[in-house]
Amino acid sequence: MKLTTRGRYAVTAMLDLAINGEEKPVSLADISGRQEISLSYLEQLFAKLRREDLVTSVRGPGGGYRLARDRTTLFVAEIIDAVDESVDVTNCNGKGNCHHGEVCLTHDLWQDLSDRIHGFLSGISLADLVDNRAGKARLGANETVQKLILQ
Amino acid sequence: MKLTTRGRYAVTAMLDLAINGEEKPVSLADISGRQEISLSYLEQLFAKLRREDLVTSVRGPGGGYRLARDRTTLFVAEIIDAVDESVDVTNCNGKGNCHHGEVCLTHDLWQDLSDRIHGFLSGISLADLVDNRAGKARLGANETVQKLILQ
DNA sequence: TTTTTACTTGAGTGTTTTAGTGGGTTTTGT
DNA sequence: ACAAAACCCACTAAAACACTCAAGTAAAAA
Repeated sequence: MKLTTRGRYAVTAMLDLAINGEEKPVSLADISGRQEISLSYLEQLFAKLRREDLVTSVRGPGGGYRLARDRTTLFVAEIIDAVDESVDVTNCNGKGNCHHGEVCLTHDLWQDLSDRIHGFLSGISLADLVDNRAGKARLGANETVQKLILQ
Repeated sequence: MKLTTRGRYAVTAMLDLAINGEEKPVSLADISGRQEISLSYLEQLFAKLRREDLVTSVRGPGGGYRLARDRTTLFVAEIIDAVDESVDVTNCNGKGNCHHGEVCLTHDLWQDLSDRIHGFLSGISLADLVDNRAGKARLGANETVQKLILQ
């Protein structure tokens, strides 16, 4: 499990899809404009997201990308895994031959933590993020989420 | 919140300290040998850990590092924060002036997620990691943790 | 006091990742 | 036919990462 800017971009872009892609597919150019991520970089990310069946694409004019599943069943961990290929976290590839055939203790402990983080992020869906934000940010009482979504 | 090998090294080293530093301070050379992290790199990491009062140092022969607090009150988030300086996650520095003065929606959502991850890791102590491993890894039924700890 | 040991600091370096360019080719709606 | 969009590929500048080297300073044992 890694957590870098690349993963952040991917989650951000997927959130944009979740919010703006209800009716018609969303073009990368739109996302690029709204989220200030370069178009070509988005292309790289979405190639991976598509390969993992997290989005579907529609070609031609008016085309773009859609979430492949309902936002309630698309989880943050999947998105990050899709774009940030995982690292070997144990240094001994789980063979336990770190020092003269001994098991490397703390490596296992870190693996444990890594699993916990992954499990945690596997429980957070895009819908969770979109819905739970009420009252969190700098929204005034009379401002609606819709108001902010409109570009 | 970032999650890189650097943070992993730091957590690994602190776990080593938690396990091997009960009686006397642990030298970086020892950690380097056990965890296969270069001495000079450890020096860089521990300079930061010391600056954030996560460890204390004992100089002179027989010296080394100790956890600054009890392992039950030393949390993973602190360790990662100490060595991985945080990234600006919002792109607009919280000023909300992303697009012609509008609030950047998904940035806030990501910030929300980032906060959740941080909160999650703030709840996991070194003691949690050391204690909870029983039955997790490749331990045979009759092997004790103590057996593995001894280098 | 001398010497060992260990922490401290800063500069430098090779590699990898990031983020982005630029050039194309399909596909498809109008 | 034309334009909009996905798709594909090779490349690259800059940053971050992981690490090394070297020359210190400080403490404590002898």
